[in-house]
Amino acid sequence: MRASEWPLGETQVSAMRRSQYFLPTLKENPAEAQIVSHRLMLRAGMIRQESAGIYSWLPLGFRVLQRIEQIVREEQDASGALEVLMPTIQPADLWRKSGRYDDYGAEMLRIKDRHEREMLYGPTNEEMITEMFRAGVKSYRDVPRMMYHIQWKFRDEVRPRFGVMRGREFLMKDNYSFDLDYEGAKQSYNKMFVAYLRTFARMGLKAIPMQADSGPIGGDMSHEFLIVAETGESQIFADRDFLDMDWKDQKVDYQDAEQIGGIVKHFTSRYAATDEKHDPAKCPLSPDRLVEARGIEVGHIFYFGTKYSKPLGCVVSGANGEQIAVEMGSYGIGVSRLTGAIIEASHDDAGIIWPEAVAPFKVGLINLRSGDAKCDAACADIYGKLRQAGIEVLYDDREETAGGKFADMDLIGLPWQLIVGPRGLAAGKVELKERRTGKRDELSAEDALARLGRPAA
RNA sequence: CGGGGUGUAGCUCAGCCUGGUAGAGCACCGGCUUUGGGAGCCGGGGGUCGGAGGUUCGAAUCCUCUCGCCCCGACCA
Repeated sequence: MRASEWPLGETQVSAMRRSQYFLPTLKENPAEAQIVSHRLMLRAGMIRQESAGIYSWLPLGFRVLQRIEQIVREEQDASGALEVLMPTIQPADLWRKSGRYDDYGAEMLRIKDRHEREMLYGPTNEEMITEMFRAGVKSYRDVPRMMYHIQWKFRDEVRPRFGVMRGREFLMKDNYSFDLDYEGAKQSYNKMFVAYLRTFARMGLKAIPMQADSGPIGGDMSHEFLIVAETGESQIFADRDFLDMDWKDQKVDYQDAEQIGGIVKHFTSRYAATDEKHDPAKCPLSPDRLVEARGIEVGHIFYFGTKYSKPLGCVVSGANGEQIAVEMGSYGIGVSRLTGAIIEASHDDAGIIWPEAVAPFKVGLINLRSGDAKCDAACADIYGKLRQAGIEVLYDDREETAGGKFADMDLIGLPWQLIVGPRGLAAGKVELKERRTGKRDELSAEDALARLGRPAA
């Protein structure tokens, strides 16, 4: 698609001819990849390893990453958090103030600039955001606030593995809350708790919040969010309620502390534990309520009080003129990790099965006989109509054998395949195949377009 | 960071033990035939054998050093 095909000011819909795309798929499994998501991401031409734990994102993979990022962004915004962007490179001095420069150890990538100033590639941003907030606020009227960014981080893992699931360079959403007191901090925490449930549900995932070690602060305000995936790293035991929750029609009002608190209470009062903490003898759930699953951690939220605000002098004046160190919490989602985690949760032997919300394209249009005038014309017509209808489509117009196109399309996992071949066309039909179920329907092109135009089920 | 493995064409790998100047399948290019689940035949292009040093008349192969990558463990969004 050329930009000049579009009048100025008109929204461009992503439609792509495979013959114009950069999608280097592999028939065989690369030897370096061990787990299924890593193998499939390499085979589907989504990523390319540049160094241990460091990846380039190719066009298809980058589209998915951006989809995920956008869902995370929208749910953060909905909760009232404000998006900012902090740099990847930070000065060492900032971390000396909090005492973490020495504590962080070899995981922190330390570098020097041309003036021999010590810098680092940020593994996280508590210090920087605290400084940013401190410099911009003075009064208790300036809280509460939540600020987040979606930025690349670097942790020099001893042993990166599992592809983007545990890279050294990774894309993360980290949000930070600033409140006047514990009660306020708890409300911010609750908002994020709910935002996380919504975020993962929107991506078609089952997420289970599990109480996590909260470190030196103590208390119960630390949860890890694990999404359910057969090949997950952790064994989990949890109440059915987590898997039965349905957010489709649920409206959330983040200003309604009672409603938000109610949702949090509903889930935090349910049982969930990893195999390390699960004791069958003490499990409060009846067998029919207990589900066993495997999970992958994709988010972590926690409250840490004044751990950074005190050493960094992040204080506001209270109503009576007193100086109050702000109460903080931080809330992370591993955005690049989610790309792999979603594949772990949604694939079969043939390849990836994208949930529609994060799919790089909604439809794969397969021309079974490129070069055949009727097939070419029918496909060109359908391609144009899909684009006009605002339905994102990848059109495989290459001169490949049918089997190759089918296998490739299954591999990259677009939710729908629209198959056009001479046999069907002779009967005035095309075939619509749902990737997830494998269900196929023969119908007219018009009916197929109408079906695809409907919102996701 | 401990333990193990590996590095030969874009991908998967053989060749190494026993030194003689590099191969297969897939992918790619051209031609013909095919065409509804990774096609067939013919022809073709492509490799500093990770790098450096050494032994030797001769090194992908033997020796030394070095770098990269992978796996198990400890650690982790």
